[in-house]
Amino acid sequence: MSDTEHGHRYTAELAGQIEKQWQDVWEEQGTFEAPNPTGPWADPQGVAEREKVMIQDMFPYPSGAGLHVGHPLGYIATDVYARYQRTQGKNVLYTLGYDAFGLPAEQYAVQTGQHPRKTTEDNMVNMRRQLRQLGLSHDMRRTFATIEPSYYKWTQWIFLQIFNAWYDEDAGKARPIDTLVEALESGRVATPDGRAWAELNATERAAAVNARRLAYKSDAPVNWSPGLGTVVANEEVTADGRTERGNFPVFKRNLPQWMMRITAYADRLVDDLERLDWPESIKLQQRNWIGRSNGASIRFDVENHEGAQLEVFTTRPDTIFGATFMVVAPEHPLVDTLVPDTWPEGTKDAWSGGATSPREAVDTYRREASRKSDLERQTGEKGKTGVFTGAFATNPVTGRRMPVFVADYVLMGYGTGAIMAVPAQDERDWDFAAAYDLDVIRTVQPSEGHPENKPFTGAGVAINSATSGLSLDGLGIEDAKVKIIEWLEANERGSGTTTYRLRDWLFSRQRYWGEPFPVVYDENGEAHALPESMLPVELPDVADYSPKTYDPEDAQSMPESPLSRASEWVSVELDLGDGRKTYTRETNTMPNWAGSCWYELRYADPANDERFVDTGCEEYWLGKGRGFGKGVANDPGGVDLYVGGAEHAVLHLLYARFWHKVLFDLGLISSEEPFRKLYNQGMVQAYAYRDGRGQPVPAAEVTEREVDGETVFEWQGERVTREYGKMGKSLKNVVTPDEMCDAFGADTFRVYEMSMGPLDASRPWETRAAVGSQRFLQRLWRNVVDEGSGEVTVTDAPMDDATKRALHQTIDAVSADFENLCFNTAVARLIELNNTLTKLDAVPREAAEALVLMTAPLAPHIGEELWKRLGHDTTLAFEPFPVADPAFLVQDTVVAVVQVAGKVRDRLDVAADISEADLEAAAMASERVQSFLEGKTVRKVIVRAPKLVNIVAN
RNA sequence: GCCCUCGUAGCCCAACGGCAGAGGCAGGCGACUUAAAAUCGCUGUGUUGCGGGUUCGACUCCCGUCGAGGGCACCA
Repeated sequence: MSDTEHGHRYTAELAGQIEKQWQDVWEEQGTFEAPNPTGPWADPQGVAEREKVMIQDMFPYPSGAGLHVGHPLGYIATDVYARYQRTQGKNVLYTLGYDAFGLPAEQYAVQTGQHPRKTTEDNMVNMRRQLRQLGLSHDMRRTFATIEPSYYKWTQWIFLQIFNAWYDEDAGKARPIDTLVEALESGRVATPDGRAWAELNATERAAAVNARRLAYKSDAPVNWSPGLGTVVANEEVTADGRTERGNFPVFKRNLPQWMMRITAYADRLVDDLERLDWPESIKLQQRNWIGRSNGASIRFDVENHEGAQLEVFTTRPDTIFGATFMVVAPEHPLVDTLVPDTWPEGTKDAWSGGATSPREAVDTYRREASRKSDLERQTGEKGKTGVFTGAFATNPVTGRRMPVFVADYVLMGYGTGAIMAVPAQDERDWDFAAAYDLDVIRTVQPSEGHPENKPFTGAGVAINSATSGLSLDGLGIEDAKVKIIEWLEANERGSGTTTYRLRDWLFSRQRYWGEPFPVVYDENGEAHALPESMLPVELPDVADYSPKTYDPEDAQSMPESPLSRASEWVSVELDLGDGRKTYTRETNTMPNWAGSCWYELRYADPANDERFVDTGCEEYWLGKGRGFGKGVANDPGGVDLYVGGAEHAVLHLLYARFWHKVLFDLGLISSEEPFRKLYNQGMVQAYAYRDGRGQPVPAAEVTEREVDGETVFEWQGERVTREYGKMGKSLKNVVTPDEMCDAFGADTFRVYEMSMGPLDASRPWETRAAVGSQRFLQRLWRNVVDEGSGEVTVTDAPMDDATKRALHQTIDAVSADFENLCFNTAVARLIELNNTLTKLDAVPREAAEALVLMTAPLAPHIGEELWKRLGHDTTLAFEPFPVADPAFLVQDTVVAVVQVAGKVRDRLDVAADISEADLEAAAMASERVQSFLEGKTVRKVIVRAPKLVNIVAN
């Protein structure tokens, strides 16, 4: 800066100095440390009678690439909000930890040949630096990383609570496992095979108990991804049968894995969504994922197979009169027993698939189906294929003979893997019936004009639905369902049922970089939970932490845990109550979701080494009816505001709710939900440019100009094409917060991020537009400080009336905007007020101080600096937010609009409290209005005093 | 295919069913400057994507349609 005349101008350089200085002050003084009511950090006096608010971001994964300008959007928003809440006298819990276990860390470590702990810790150092320079008001005492043994000790401890619990359907909640033993003893809960508890031996008893644990070992089909080298949960598999991370094929394999009985909570996870203040789209995604559907299970007799019944699930039992055939999944266990040796009488040509026997046809079809991956089965052309099994079932209502088909459009994993097909009211069944020459009987009256050649899936009354003793005819769908279910139950042919799409959560991974399970196996392979005293089970250092991966298509490969190679660690001598014995450790690790399933609880009391969270702290920060839950009926408790991306709709957010509910059931916490209010911030997107070969070119070097009225983009003189999407290294369009802080300062960066648009909207990044935010702060600075001398220039003279009104209207609007997370409009109003002050000869101190206080949540460093220069010697963090005086919000006179037939024809200055009659009279008296009314008859006059009159005339 | 969100000035975006424009970017004009940058001041005429409907009055509510983004997808 050679410009000595403006030696005190608010430049990026000066901003940088101020920012660094205030960040140091906040850290030294512990400005943002929030007192706790109880526990190791008890400070009841600090808590006193203040209201609390807990604000939380979805914590980041510390990636090697560092942050780009999109990442801090949510953090800045929560920081502005947290700072605003402090000015409302609230005790604010606001901090940020690191989700530091997981696949990417391990992959990055493998790539760079370093230990994951080393790379993860390095990345966290870098990320802490990046976040610190933004001036986020985190309580730094409360930060932690999920990889710290002092944290994952409690992750393991919670696993043990879940392992040592079962879901008591009668009580509608999880209970400790010893109550299961009582229930089994008393016969209230049946043993797996129905025998009395007293008749079971020790092994059988253990198995009976294990079968009901909330965390259990199962050998069911799981998603095995050879290319990734691990199994993954259903939630981590995309619709086309690939892993969400890495995009590798997934194969169903029976493998012994740990599962979490999240299905026990299906109803509560759906129902309690109504108690949450969450975006509807996220609630909808959770509802869809859980997929609760009500219907009936119905048992069908099979001809020539005494006792063999085919059980189906249907949501439309009311259409049973229209069921003309049945379909079972290729994997259905009954298929083998159903298939006869020869084609029975009545087999149509289309049914046999050209095979000489049902056995041959079914075997061929099943073989082909099994060769298809899930991908092919689901995304292949929607034409229905299948083959007749040679068996007939009997419709229990009509007595009709119904051929039984095998077809892969029925999935073994949903319902019972078998359906009654009702082509008239189901598109899939219609397509199949059309392809295989099967009968269609309409049993719901289609709406008028419904095409003959299409199934009718809408609402209507039942037709063709009567036999002797039962008639649904004339009933609507819901009534018909009730009646048929009554009939089915009375005749023991079926019953009303609810099914879910949700499956239990696959909870083990063949990875190194995760929480070890607190589980060992004895010589019989029996799993034993370790006692709390042996926690944490620390992750051993190993030479080779890389997962064993295979050819992505090698479905027959076997997963191998990296920890299984740590033989010294795996074999361990312990006394678990039966004397010292050698045990084998579980070598799988927990999925990276585990650490984020309960971190909100730990934030409340992170120093506690006696308990995962002190009960008083949990109740204070997350308890029901507190914070934003105050006065809310049926409030479930939880974090007051949780901000993060929408991509975690059914993964993290579902898992965390599940764990929270288990902990609640076991009486360990008082809140029923982890996150009371959820807000999804939008994505910062960016333009990327490619050259003629399709290679991305550095976006920052691309120039733009007009050619023949068309905008063209060029890089090094060459035309390039523009596309719009995410910011990423490979697209060469990354802008980092570091660059922004260097070029403009952190406060400008923060204001720009907040001013770009509504927080929940995605928006394109445009670095050069940030100068607008810089100009705002420069003008604010200049309204207080003389650029040449550095002297404070505000005047102590009273404000004029117009300024006073402008100030109080801004206060009123900005408080509401902050309250509602509308930071873009808050910035606009602050700029407006600032521009108003700029036009004055001298800025009144009262206005300047209020403006500084209002701007400070957005731009805290310049706020503190100006506050100090204005003569205050303590932080403004806890200064009360300015309060609007209603006296200055109302205008004495307002401009009333007079419309004739909806078009504005005149404007009148009228008193703000003018009566409707007076306003109407004034409007009618207007000459301009009269000129428009000439030759017309006034039909009606609408008066909305004091702002509007609309005269309807023709 | 179904569901959700969103379409306003060249761009990003405001606007309790009541005057289409708060704020910013870009552009234009002017001031300052030997000049340029920076800075400061001034500067907004548009099919509110399109077509219907409700209403005295529609960017706003309803129906249809087109486009963009996201989610689900043979779930019985």
